Amino acid sequence: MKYSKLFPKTLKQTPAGAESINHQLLVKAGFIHQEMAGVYTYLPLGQKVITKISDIVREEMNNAGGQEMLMPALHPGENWKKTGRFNSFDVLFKLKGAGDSDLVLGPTHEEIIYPLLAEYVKSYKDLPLYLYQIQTKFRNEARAKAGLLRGREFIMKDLYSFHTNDDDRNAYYQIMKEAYIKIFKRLGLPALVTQASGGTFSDLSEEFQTPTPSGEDIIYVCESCNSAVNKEVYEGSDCVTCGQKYKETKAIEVGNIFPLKRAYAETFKLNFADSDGEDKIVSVGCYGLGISRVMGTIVEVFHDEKGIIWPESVAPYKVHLIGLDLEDEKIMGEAEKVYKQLQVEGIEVLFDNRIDVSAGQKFAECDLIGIPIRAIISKKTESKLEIKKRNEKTTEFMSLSELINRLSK
RNA sequence: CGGGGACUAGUUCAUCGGUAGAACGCUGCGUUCGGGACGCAGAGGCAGAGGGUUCAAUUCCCUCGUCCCCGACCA
Repeated sequence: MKYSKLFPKTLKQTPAGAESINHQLLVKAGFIHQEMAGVYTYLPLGQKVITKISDIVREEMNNAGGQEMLMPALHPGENWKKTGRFNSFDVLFKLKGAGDSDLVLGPTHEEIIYPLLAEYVKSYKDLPLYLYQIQTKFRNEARAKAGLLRGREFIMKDLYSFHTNDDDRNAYYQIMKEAYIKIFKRLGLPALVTQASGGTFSDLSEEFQTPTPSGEDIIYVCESCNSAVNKEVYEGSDCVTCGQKYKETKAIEVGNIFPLKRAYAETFKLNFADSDGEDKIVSVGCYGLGISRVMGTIVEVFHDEKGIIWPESVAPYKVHLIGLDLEDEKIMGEAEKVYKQLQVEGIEVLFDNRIDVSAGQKFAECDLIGIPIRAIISKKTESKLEIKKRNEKTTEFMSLSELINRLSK
């Protein structure tokens, strides 16, 4: 991508109203644009990051046997009346459809997937099933806040697993938990597995919590064995696993996994004929992960006074190529060559090809956007590239083939 | 949903009773050219909406709306 064509350009000033770090930096650097409280446009750079995060999650869900599908954002109100949540779910967006029918904007998808499965699953031979989607959710939060951390419209991955019995469900729960641990490792985002309450819906749950001062949850972390519990289920002052003292920390909930109670399966008659011929109720697990919240959390955790520092796996581009002295046709020609060659090698590159912009401005914008590797071509670099990593201070000179070599490892 | 703060140019902010000004950004010209350069010229505003007080309201008062923060909420 040539920077001269990229929509939009970065901002020099922080917009009024953007208080949290992720909001400020993501808006300034041109990743998102706020439309109203808790609702954002993902601009081209932001959309690239969302896609990278989604792809990592998708791969791990597929590895765990998940089948991706896409359920509607618009739900029949009737389904929500059946579960009683049409009135009890207090952040539910409700609207009227044709013929004065009640509709709901989906904040979660039990009301869709249970009846869907009830229609198709008839036999133990149809189970187990692991179905997921990456989809936009709507929750009418009393107070949207903190940029992407708490929106009214947000992107979430939700997987629902369906089993013939609780033991099978619990075994799969462990597989999902491992998949989540792997996902956060690949995202480069620290996340602690935290014991939490299950709400009205589950007896227990586990959250994935990223410790950071901007978090709105309070968790207790054992400094000795690294196990953690949410404040909401906290009892006593010692670690339940190893007996050491807990330390209180703020954290952002980036994922939540839990076995579901039987109530919804009963409501929607989600049952099947088991191998013994007996009619049984399906056992269900639910596994959520906030895609857009992860994006905001990464910025909260990885930034400095100059801008964002993306982990390599989710950065919008691998290399930020800066051309200086581009009014010199020879240097422009070389820079174009490097740009094309990187693309041929499959290395995603953002090429700042602007002629009428000062070096200082290009550096400032580069640091703000936060791509992992900065490569400079100028009259100083001769046939080499000047390479600097976003998270390091030192620069080194290397040839294009050396850089390609290093990146392909 | 309770409490607090803020709405003036595309953006960030000044003016705080006499119908608006800067910086950044944008356009043109010139000078610069390794850390968001500089000069000159130019375009760009019914001051969130409505009502009141006043000879006169961006400015004071009220209502509403929107955004941000603290709290409650987060099944």
